[in-house]
Amino acid sequence: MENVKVLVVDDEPNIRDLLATSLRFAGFSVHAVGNGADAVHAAEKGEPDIILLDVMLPDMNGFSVTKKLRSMGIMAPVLFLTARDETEDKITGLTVGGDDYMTKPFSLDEIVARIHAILRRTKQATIEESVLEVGEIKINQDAHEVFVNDELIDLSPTEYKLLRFLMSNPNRVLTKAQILDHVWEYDFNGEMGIVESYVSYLRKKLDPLTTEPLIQTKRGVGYMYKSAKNG
Amino acid sequence: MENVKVLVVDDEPNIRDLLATSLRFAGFSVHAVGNGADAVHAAEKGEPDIILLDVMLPDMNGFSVTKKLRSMGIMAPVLFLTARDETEDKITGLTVGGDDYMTKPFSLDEIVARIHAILRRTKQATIEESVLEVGEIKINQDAHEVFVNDELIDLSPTEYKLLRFLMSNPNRVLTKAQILDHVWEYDFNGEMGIVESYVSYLRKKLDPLTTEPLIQTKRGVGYMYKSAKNG
DNA sequence: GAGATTGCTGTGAGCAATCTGAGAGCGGGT
DNA sequence: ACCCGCTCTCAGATTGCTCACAGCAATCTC
Repeated sequence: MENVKVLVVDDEPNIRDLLATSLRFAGFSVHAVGNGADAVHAAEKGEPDIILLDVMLPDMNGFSVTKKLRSMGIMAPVLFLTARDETEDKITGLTVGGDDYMTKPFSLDEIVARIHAILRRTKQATIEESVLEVGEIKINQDAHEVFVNDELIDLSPTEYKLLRFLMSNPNRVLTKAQILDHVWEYDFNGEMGIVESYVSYLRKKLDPLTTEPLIQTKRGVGYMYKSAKNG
Repeated sequence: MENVKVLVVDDEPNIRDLLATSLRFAGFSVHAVGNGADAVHAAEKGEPDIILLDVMLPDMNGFSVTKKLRSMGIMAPVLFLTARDETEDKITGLTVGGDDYMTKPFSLDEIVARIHAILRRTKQATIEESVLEVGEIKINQDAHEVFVNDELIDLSPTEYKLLRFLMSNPNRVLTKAQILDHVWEYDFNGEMGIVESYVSYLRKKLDPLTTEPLIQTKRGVGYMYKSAKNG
């Protein structure tokens, strides 16, 4: 994460701030703007490594913005943000080259993962690793495959995201609120009990194949993924 | 703790004073205000390193305050204070970035610990250490793990908090009243006998693994955590 | 040493946090 | 339309924590 520059473009201040804060904390250098014209301007000046672009902007749509950028020789990959109900063809038309898209509402962990994936595909230079291996579990993030002691297991999308988040913070207690904020979509508005349920699902799938339980409950605090080495 | 500036924002004078006094005593430089407008003003002038922000304020709520601050370029992490019963619905997004939240009533030691945790996460610059090691005992605060001579032991949340408080004041007698005030939630209204009980629990777990008893009773005064090497 | 004071710790009731199974609702695929 | 897997809720079971209390031990006072 050696000073990767991200340009965030979204007209909703809440979403923009959420993204900016969250990505800054994830180690990116972030510049955030609220409309297409500013985006073009900022991209020209700032030479971002990747652009997060809402397709619905007040002045111009994401497609026009991208076209404009490309015509100016700015080839940074774009991660489009679209509403769930955008038409399928509109979206597929956008995702050419190194580009990708995510539907709103998204989860913060997923955004970060997606950015890493795109950077991995575009600049081989960075030493971004697509395989996350901690303790007895190995995740291949390109293939979305999870191996427990080299045995492939099948996880639902949410189970996968939860495990990935736990594994990217090994030996550190994560509160249920933190897990909810990072793994679930930002508009999720249920109870934290859902985290308990999914931890339960994960344990049922993982524990039979491991030598010791990997997800520990820290009563009154949260959960922790324990990696074997050290302590 | 090299002159870290904390801005405390709470409209209840009791809580505000409690926090201010306690944080000053913990070595922070504190400025305290009672409403959102003053908070914005104070943050602008004072450039705090961290902000303790009650979400329920007379003029504006904590989120508006934060938004306002962020829009002004003030990026200091925020530790939100929320009532226990408004927890479930409104905490979404509070643990994103450097931010975190605590429910009222809280314990003072926990507030201090949380502030240190946040500073640790946000400014890697400062030499905030997540491992607290005094004498034969080592606490890993990220993992909430306690080692006695490198052997992992299991403590309940209250036992953990008590030990952490004792260890952060080594070679210094703490009265039962002080312990009660720092370790238990501020609205606790039981007897000081509870401190005796928990000291007893701790000793039962710690002493079998240490070369000498680490928690000393100063009859008529209080308790002292003794570290071998000076103090 | 006797009585008073202070501290220690086992017991147990009540409670809070967590786990988990069952099932409702939704949506995608056939 | 039907099936199937996934998400999420709910409630009962379970775990184990907190705290009060009471009797005992240690220490102090005279």
